[in-house]
Amino acid sequence: MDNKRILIIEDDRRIAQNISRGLQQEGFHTEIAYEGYNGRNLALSQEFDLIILDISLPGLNGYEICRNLREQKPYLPIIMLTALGEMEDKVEGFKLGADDYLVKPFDFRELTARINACLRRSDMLNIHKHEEVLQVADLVVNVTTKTVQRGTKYIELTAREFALLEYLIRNKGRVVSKMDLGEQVWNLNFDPGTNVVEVYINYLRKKIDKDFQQKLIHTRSGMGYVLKEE
Amino acid sequence: MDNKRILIIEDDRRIAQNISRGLQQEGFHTEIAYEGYNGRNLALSQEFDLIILDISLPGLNGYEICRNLREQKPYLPIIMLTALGEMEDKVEGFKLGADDYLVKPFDFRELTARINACLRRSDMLNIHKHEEVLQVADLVVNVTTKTVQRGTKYIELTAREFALLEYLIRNKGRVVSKMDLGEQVWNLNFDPGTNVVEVYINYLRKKIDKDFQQKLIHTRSGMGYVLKEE
DNA sequence: GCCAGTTCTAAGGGTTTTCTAATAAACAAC
DNA sequence: GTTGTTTATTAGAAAACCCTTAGAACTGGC
Repeated sequence: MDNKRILIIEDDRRIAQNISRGLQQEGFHTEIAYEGYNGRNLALSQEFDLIILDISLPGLNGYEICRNLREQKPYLPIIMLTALGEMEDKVEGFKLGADDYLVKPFDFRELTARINACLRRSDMLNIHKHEEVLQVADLVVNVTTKTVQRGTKYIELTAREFALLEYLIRNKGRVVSKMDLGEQVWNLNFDPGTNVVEVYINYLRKKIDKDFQQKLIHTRSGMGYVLKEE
Repeated sequence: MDNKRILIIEDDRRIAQNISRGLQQEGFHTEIAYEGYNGRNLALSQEFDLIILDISLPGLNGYEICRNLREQKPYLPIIMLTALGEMEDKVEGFKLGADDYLVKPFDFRELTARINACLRRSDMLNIHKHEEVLQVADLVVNVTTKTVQRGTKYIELTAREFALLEYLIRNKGRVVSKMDLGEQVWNLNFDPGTNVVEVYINYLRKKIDKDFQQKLIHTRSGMGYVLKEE
């Protein structure tokens, strides 16, 4: 078995480290996030085979992370941890798409059993599970599911808008000329006399930057546009 | 004898763990679900050789799970557990297709005897029980038996409709282009000039989404289609 | 060969997306 | 500040895209 990667999102440092140590002895590679936003970003930006997710967390809570990850990575197995007495969590957890849950405190062997069960199941679905997720600041662009979100807000883009944003985010930090955009996002023999790029940059700004303090699309007069934080 | 896999669906943690421990000593591999939805999902998505099913459960109750599993996995043996005094349960249980039942509290040797009897019977039937079941929200697609259900309603699909739905559900959450669908569900040198994909998406929607509040097939204009909840 | 069920084609009308074109605003250089 | 150039914004025309339907072509069982 190749080395499976597991992300533990749990604010109780002792519990997190116990789990982590135990799983490493079982031959897993583990990472820990002690806080919600960090956990979500790690899960989105790296390739994990499974997430262990506590419900009560500082920052984003477990429910929100679970719903969000389901949207972004439909096949990533998630095991939820709930504190004793939060019985309703089970139903909630499943509604949100968790694959399994465990009530704390739990026996460590039970955890590994569930992990192995989840991984086996996910291996059986031999579809290519590779999801491409691109990120700048709090903007998340999922190329596979064609979804975009800024912070917690989901944003609907048309095909052309998405193509433009995808090109910008793949070249984040770099100034791209309107000619570049015309050739890459529209077609190769692109008419320079049109202002369609400006129009679409405007559409994107309305959807992505308008309601937010921090602007991500910047104009470099005479040069082109950049997507970056700052 | 290779290691048989048994799923225990029982909300009383003490009972569940006693059974589990005992069966493990007998050489079985066991899993526990303490709640109904979880139990059903585990039973559907993994390969078990036998289910031990309590009747009163949080979430889905034992009756509902039993009826559902019978439909999806007709050959999966189910042993029901009933509390003392719930005599009617026996009749109910058998009506719903349980293979055997036990009244709590019971002698552990009696349980193993019944388990072995059930397994022997099911081995004799010698049916290859590899069932592949895919799920999104309340839509259940059994690839092995070619059956589809949405909620409690059974849905008849033609071969082409089923192939299309299977491809969509295997790629749930992912936007698949009409070209993809044409190549994967129709044939590899697919004529892009035809609108047969639209027509079949329309057929599927009529059968799967039309009578339901929550739509599962979504159009992303200029990109393709997605199967997902919400 | 006939029938029932299934698959596909073709055409319409409706919706959404894309682009154009014209005006307003911002910018850069003097 | 003035001027010329570049960019932003808007509305509406044009195009692309998608849905729906009816019926033709095909299929397999009898």
